[in-house]
Amino acid sequence: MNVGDKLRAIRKKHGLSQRELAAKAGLTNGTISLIEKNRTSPSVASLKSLLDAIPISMAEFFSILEEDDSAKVFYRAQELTEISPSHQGGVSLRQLGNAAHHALQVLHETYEPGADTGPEFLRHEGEEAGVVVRGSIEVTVDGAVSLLHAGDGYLFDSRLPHRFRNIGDEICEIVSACTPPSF
Amino acid sequence: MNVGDKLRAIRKKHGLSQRELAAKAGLTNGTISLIEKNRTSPSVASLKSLLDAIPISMAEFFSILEEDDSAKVFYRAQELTEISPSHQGGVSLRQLGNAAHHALQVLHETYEPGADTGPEFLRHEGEEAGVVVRGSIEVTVDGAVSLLHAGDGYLFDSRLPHRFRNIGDEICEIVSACTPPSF
DNA sequence: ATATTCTGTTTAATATAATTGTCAATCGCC
DNA sequence: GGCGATTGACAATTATATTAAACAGAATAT
Repeated sequence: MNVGDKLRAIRKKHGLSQRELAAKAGLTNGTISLIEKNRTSPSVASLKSLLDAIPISMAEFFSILEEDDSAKVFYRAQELTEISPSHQGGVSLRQLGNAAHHALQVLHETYEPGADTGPEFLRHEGEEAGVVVRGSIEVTVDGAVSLLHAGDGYLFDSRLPHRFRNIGDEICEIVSACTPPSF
Repeated sequence: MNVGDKLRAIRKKHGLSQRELAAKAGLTNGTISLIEKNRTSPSVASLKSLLDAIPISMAEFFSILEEDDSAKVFYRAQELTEISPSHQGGVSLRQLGNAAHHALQVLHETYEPGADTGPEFLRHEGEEAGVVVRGSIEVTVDGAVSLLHAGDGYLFDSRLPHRFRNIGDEICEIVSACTPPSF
C-alpha cells in the first residue's frame, strides 16, 4: 500500500513538519515518523486525524494512493501479496501487483510436500496457465491427471474443475497467470 | 466516521458472514465484530485486508462513507469534533459535522477562565458570528474591545484581526458560525 | 424435542500501535 | 566556530488492536 511515503509527500507539499502536523492532529511526532517509515500501519482513526489536519479527505487520499499503485510496474519479491487464506493446506499464492486494477493476474505459487488445493475442485471464469519452476506437481483438469516437473506447463479454461496436489517430497514452485483475475 | 456500520452494510450486501469474510481476509471473526460495533478503529492494513477480500477498494469505501457523512443532519453532543489543537490555551472548539463538505461551519466553543486565542490576532476569509451562552468573554475586533455576557453576540468580517479572551473566573460557552469554513 | 450448525458477541491473553523522552543531524544566526 | 532552534529517528513504556476460545441465540435438520 505504502501509506507512509504518500503521507510524507502530502505533508511536505503542505510545508508541515512532523511536529506541526502532530500538534494539529492531536498525535505525536514519533507516531508520524513510524507511519511514514511504514513501520506501523496506523489505525483508521489516527490516519483520519492526520488527514483532517492537513486537510484532505480519506477518499481523496486513497484515491491518489491506489492510482499510484496501479501505475506501479516493478515489484520486489517481498512485495508480492499472499492471497491464499492463511497458507491453507501448505499452499501459498503470492500475487503480483493489485489484480483488482488489471485484467491480468500473475501468481508465484508454492506447494509444500503434501499440499493440496482440493478435494473439492476449483472453478471460476477465465483462462489460466503456468510453468513449473521447481519440484513437481500433480494437476487434475476435468478428470485428466498429469504429473508435471520443472519446465513443464499447463493451460486450460478455468471453468473446468481443477485441482493441484504436491505428491512429491520436495517443495514445488509455479509461476502462473489468470485472466480475468479471480479471488 | 462510522467505519463499522458501513463495513457491516457492505459485508451483508455481498452475502458474507463475519467468519467467511474473516477467513478470506486472514483475520478473525471476533475482530470483525469489534470493528463493526465501532469498539476499535482497525489499522489501515487490517481494513485493506477486509476490503480486498470483498473486494472493494479503499478509495471506493471512503468515498461512499464520506458521502454518507455529508448527508448527516442530526448530531449528538459527543459527535461534535474537537478542532482546536489539543485544547491549546484552555480553548475548545467543537465543530458540528464535517465542515469540509459544507459552506457553513458551526462551532460550540468553550473558554476556561484565563483562556485566550493568543496574543497574535486571527485572520481568515469569510464572516463569523456567535452568541454567548454562558459566562462572559472579552472580544477584540480590529482594535475595538467589548466584554460580552450570556445572551450577547458578535458579527464581523473574519479578515479583520480578532481575539477572544476569558478574563472572568467562570467558564464561557459560545455557539458560533463561520462561512466559508476555516481551519 | 434435541442435537447440529449457523450466526454474532464477549473476555482474557497476546501482538501491535502510539506515547514519551531522548538523541544526533541540520540550519541559521551571531 | 559555537549556540539555539528545528528537524526526523529511535528505545522503552503505555495504550490499543487483534487473537483465540468460549458463549448464547436462531435456524435447520434428525
